[in-house]
Amino acid sequence: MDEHARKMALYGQFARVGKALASPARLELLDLLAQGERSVEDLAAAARMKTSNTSAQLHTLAAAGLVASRRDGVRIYYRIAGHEVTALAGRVQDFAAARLAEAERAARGYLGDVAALEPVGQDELFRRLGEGQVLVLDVRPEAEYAAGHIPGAVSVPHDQLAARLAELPDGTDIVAYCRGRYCVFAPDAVRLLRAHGFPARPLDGGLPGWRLAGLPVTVAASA
Amino acid sequence: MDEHARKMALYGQFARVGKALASPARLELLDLLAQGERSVEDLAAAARMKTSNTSAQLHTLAAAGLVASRRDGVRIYYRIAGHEVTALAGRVQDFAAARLAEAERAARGYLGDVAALEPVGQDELFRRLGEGQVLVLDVRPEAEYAAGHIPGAVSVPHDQLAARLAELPDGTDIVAYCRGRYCVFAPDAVRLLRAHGFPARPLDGGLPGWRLAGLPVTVAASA
DNA sequence: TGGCTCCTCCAATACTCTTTGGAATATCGT
DNA sequence: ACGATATTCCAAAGAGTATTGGAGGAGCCA
Repeated sequence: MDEHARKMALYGQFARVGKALASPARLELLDLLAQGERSVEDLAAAARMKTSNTSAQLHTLAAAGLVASRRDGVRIYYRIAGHEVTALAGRVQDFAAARLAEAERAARGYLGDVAALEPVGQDELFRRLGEGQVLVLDVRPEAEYAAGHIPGAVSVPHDQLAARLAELPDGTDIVAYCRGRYCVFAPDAVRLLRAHGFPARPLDGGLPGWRLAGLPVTVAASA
Repeated sequence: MDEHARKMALYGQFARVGKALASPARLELLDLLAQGERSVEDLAAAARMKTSNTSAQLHTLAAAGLVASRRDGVRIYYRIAGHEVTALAGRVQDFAAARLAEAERAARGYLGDVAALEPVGQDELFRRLGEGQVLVLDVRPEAEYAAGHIPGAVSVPHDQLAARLAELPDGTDIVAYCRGRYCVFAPDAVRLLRAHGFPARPLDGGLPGWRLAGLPVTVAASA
């Protein structure tokens, strides 16, 4: 094996990671896994994919070292292999949104104009949390809240928010967060809240961003 | 277009960037472009690829927003679209090398044991540069030196080093750098220098790493 | 204009990847 | 051991990608 062949072998290895990030389905799975570990079937349902396909994609991700799995009885739980993975996938997404006009348009088409909702930065929210003047709403599905959430946050899954507006205190500032910068739940929730007169803003970066900033996360005591 | 379709469209856009990073050939081109802008033919020769294929791969990279080009007379020069691109590609490579045993093995097979050569950090070199106690050797091809190099560095292309050992001062500490963390030139140069009794170490991260650290770069006055 | 060089485009081939449905496997509870 | 459930494995069809050689286009220089 000559030097050139060795170099190609090395770049071939690098490309394994790139390839893992090269499919919409896998990027979505990574975003879901960034919320916490989940079983194959659960992921398949959340991503609207067939179980067999989900399994195959998860194997691809695992082969590239992006996710790991453990077996618990009859089911297999996959998880992100480390925070760098969330960071890496996030960078790919941010890069696309920032540099590709078409991606920016797709983001706007899906999320609406998020900047207009004045997202709250992680540090700002952390500061205000200490002062206790803000209600933090976790609008992700309940299972994701249970897998880890911002200390003091209240779980109101996005599909229940409209029915539970009466529970919310008047006049308190509300910050809603969800799965990340490209998740609709929080922006939609904020728009709904504002339409009903609540002073609400989304958290920038969702729970994964909060985690990556090194801020504390509460995990529900295991049942 | 319903919400799910919009979401898929967004992830599809994200995947464009992943796809661009999914080929060994393209990752190598990005590493070459991280040294400075280059023409298609030049890149093709450096990567040992056919011009037509190089052109196609560059178009793929351009479509993903990773590189840009300009025409100068009969030739077209491609360049990295921004520092984030170098950072992104570097992260993919570092991730692979750190997390995939096979990639680590490929890196070791191509570069040898670089850690054993005790790479110098960027900050450390910058400090010692100010003190003037170190000879910095740029062992990349001359054209890359001309496109930008560490202030005060001397150009001694790797393939000329053996013949030019006599030019080097005795006793002075030498730091050699090249294209980056996965380039052979500097490690090979350091081994050669040490074999001839020179106290040499490689710079970690090569010129791209130096640039990303925000340290100064000298560009040769254009001819 | 004609000839030269560099690059892009095109068409064809050979791969590789994605996705699906169904069969096979593993584990659990009875 | 058996049935139920979750996951993986497999084969096949279809889509997409890589690579090549050669034709075509664009700019330069005489």
